[in-house]
Amino acid sequence: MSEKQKIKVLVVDDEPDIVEILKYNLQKEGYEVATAEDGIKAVKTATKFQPDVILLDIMMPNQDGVETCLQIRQIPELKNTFIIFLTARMEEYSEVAAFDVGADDYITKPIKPRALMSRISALFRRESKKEQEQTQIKIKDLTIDRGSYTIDKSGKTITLPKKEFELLYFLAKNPNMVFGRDELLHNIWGSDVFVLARTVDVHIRKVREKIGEDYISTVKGVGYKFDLG
Amino acid sequence: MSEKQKIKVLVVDDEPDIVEILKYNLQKEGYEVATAEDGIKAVKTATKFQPDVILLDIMMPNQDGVETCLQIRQIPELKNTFIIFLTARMEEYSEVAAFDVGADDYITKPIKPRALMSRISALFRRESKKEQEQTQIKIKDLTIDRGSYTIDKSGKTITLPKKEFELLYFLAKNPNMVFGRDELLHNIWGSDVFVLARTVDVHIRKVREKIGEDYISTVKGVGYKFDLG
DNA sequence: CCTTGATTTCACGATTTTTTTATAAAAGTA
DNA sequence: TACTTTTATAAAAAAATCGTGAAATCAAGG
Repeated sequence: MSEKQKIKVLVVDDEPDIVEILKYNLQKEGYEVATAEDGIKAVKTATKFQPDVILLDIMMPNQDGVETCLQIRQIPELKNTFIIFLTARMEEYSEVAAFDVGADDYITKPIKPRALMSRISALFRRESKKEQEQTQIKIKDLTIDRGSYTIDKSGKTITLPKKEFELLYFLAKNPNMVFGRDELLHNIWGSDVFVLARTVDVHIRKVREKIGEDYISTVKGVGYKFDLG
Repeated sequence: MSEKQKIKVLVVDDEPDIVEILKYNLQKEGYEVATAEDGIKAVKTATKFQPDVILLDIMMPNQDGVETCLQIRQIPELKNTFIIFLTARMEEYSEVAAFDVGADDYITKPIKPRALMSRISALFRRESKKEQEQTQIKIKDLTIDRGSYTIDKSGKTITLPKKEFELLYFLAKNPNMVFGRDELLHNIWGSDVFVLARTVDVHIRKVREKIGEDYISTVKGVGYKFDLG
């Protein structure tokens, strides 16, 4: 799952009301949502949709959550998918059973949307700053620091807005490599955003204005690259 | 604790769900597990069970974790037992308080089993426990003192309410590092509190009002950071 | 129960960032 | 050179984000 890509959530519940509430809240938070109304459909949808998280009701017609969970865990592509059980209190399956079949977490109904949202986003939060990917790139006379969102150019500190910073960071991370505009959009803006490719030009220009002309070069007809040498 | 023998863990929490999750995961990792649902029972069980590690919820009916910890520390046979506090949010009892009563570590809920397991096994790897918690941060012209919840700014003493203090303390502890609102909420408010991300803004403003504008800077679209010179 | 202060929510406007649009300049091609 | 294509630049439009004041809620202490 790339940084910019929406996190995909599959909601599985036979209660249309609950599905709708969850779907609405998840979409509002920027998640991409798919739904299924029973276990059998859930497996089918999960295979196609490749969700990052599955919210799985335990009590369902046709095929219950536990059995569904087991089946999903068989699918190699969904090995790293988080499965969260939704369960009413005192339902017949104990929590232990839930974990036995490979659930990662479970939440008891009634569901409080705010709580659920924060629980899900916690799943994808960086564990700690320390074990984070390297945050500093030193290239030429620039030090590009993702931790503080600043550029240090031989002593001077330059601050860039988010998009400009990420553009420079991305190019600097892959020096001497040419990226087309679409490629840059996809990697920095994300795959589901619709902006014109010309937008990249404007950002490039702003970055050049701020750090100087000697770093990013244009390859006509192809794209841009961070220039070494 | 001997090499061959299973490491014994006592889990103390009033939430049966949490007890079950922990128990399940610990047993899977090969630990021997006992449980207790409140502080009083915990002391009793600990005496009999002689655990090597105690996972101790702070908030409990009857007798809270801090008091329980104190009592356990009185028992000579349990002098070498590791005690790990489980706490929902940082604020409940400051870390300092926890370490003061003899805790060896603490983790915030929600508990991520994998992280907990590695933390436990780490306890037995390193003998040197209790890495001392610093209680004072000196940064720029500020002295931020956790013990008294005050800031000293070149002679003047400023007192901040808890949340504002924690916020400043956290940022100052990680200077120059940008934290998103969610990240700050998670680290300062805790993971089981659901407040809007914009709440952070208001607290930031209050801190700025009180200590001045030259410390915390905004990175638009990203978050806040404590700014070094 | 009342008061006070802390915390959280809300709404609006100001500001900045991001995107679009239009035009000029540059580069490539025949 | 004339023509086409592509990029740079400037300026306008749109969108997002943040700061602020104020109200609402919550908590602690008297």
